[in-house]
Amino acid sequence: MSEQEQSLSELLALRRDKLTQLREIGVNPYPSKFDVDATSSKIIADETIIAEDPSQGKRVSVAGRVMTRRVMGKAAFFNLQDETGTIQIYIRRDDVGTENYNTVFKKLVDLGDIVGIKGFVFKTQTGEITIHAEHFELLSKGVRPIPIAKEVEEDGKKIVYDAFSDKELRYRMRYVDLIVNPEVRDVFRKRSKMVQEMRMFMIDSGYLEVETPILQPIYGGASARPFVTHHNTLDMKLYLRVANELYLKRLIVGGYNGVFEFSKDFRNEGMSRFHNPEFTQVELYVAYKDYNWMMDFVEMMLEHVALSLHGTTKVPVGDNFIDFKRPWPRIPMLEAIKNETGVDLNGLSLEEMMDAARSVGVHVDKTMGKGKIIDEIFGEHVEHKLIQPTFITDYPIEMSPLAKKHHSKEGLVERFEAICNGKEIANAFSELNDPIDQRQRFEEQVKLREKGDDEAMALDEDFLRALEYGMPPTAGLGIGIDRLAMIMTNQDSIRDVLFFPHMRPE
RNA sequence: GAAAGGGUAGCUCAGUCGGUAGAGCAGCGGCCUUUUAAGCCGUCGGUCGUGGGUUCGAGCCCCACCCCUUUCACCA
Repeated sequence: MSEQEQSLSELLALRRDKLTQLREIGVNPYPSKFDVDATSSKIIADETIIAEDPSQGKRVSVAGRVMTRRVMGKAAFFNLQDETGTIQIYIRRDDVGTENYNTVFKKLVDLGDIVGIKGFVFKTQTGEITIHAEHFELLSKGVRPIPIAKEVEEDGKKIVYDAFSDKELRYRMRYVDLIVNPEVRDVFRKRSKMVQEMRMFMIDSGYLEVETPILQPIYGGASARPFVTHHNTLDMKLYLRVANELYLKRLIVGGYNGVFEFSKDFRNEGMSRFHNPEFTQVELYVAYKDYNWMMDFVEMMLEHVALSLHGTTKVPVGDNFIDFKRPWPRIPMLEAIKNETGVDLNGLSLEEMMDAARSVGVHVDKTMGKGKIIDEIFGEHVEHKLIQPTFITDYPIEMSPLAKKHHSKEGLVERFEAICNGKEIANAFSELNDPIDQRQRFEEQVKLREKGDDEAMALDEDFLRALEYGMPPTAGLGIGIDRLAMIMTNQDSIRDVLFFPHMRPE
């Protein structure tokens, strides 16, 4: 018996004893099925369900957890929670049988147990739609007490007492969190809908949803440290993917005009409010398009998502409303920096750029190239100020080894990030499809790696071979699903949009 | 990786100056056939995160460690 169980022993022993008692009186605490034909929310929404003489009205059959209970001798009220919400049940000894009521319901059923109810719908004296039970049946006996909260409405505001609010326990036991905190169920329902809407948007655009390897012999497509694993039979090292970019581009080479994948990616880096070791990204590649086209696409898709989830393009996030209505501003990176800091980095030498960085309080060192310096200044002075959706375009080439050189601006690539609520939510570029240029960029990454940059990309010989067969001009996109879900559901931690955020072992 | 805050009953939380560990809810025993944080009477429940130390005496002070949260750093 573990320590925790020991301290629970009294409550647990009591519950187990109730199981025995149930079996002794011939009640199966875990029956196989129950025919459900109604949900709490539909019953409450249905104006016509209450007959003039309710006892002659339509019968409903519902199932769910007993959440609160008010027993008044030979009759009782309790709240039954199903997936859709909560509905009150009125149960009387004389309707469901003396033993069923006195012994099973009153003595042996606890809060949190799952029960089935059949009966008719009526309104109580205080006007609450309630099911008058004619049949009561235990469907699953819980042997652990659930942390029941109580709530009351005052002046239209809902006040919750004793809510199950300990974040550690909520994350470790998400099943309990979902039982007792209905708003948590809503967040994840919204996240699911968000993904579905994006998926349908891309499918409706004619693109193919695909799957690519998670276990990769060479990881690539992003600057990040990987998780390493081992294949026993092949006796070889494999990496968990940090991105699926290089595989999806191989498929574009193969002749598909548009492919996308919702991809669980893994990065062996720090954890925070914005970072989980595994996270979800959707990547999309579309042939014969460039990054300008992709900006249009992102705008349209995310405007559509906001409308689908909220019925409006304005999404509440913290103290702000974020408006996804297109078009969004498109600002070249150097211009955005000039707007915020007054510093014009255009055409500066490395030395001049370092001075400029210092002049706005950005720390620089000798190892930094122009691209890194620009990136630092942007991160320090611009990014967090961009609350409304904004495209920042034309990134330094050093930071973007897989992006195509800008068609007119020296040292830049055709890349954009969509920034929203001060954070990147999308990253895209005109994909580099010149195999010679790509090889050189990889070689620069290899040099960085040799200098100790363990986030630099590895040279992927097979990917280069694919490019050598010819990849059409292609626009590529990545959207962080968890980050977007945080915005769309107004949550300020990634752990609140992941069912099972990573935790150290108990 | 660093700093700050936290860990006390199943849940939410008090705990003063170091002096026998508390409340509400849940549970348990009663009363109560339209209640709704139902009510009323009674009652059980603790390895105070873990391990050391100081002290006559530690939830409280000291040391080490574990876990969580927040912020910072890196990134998406």
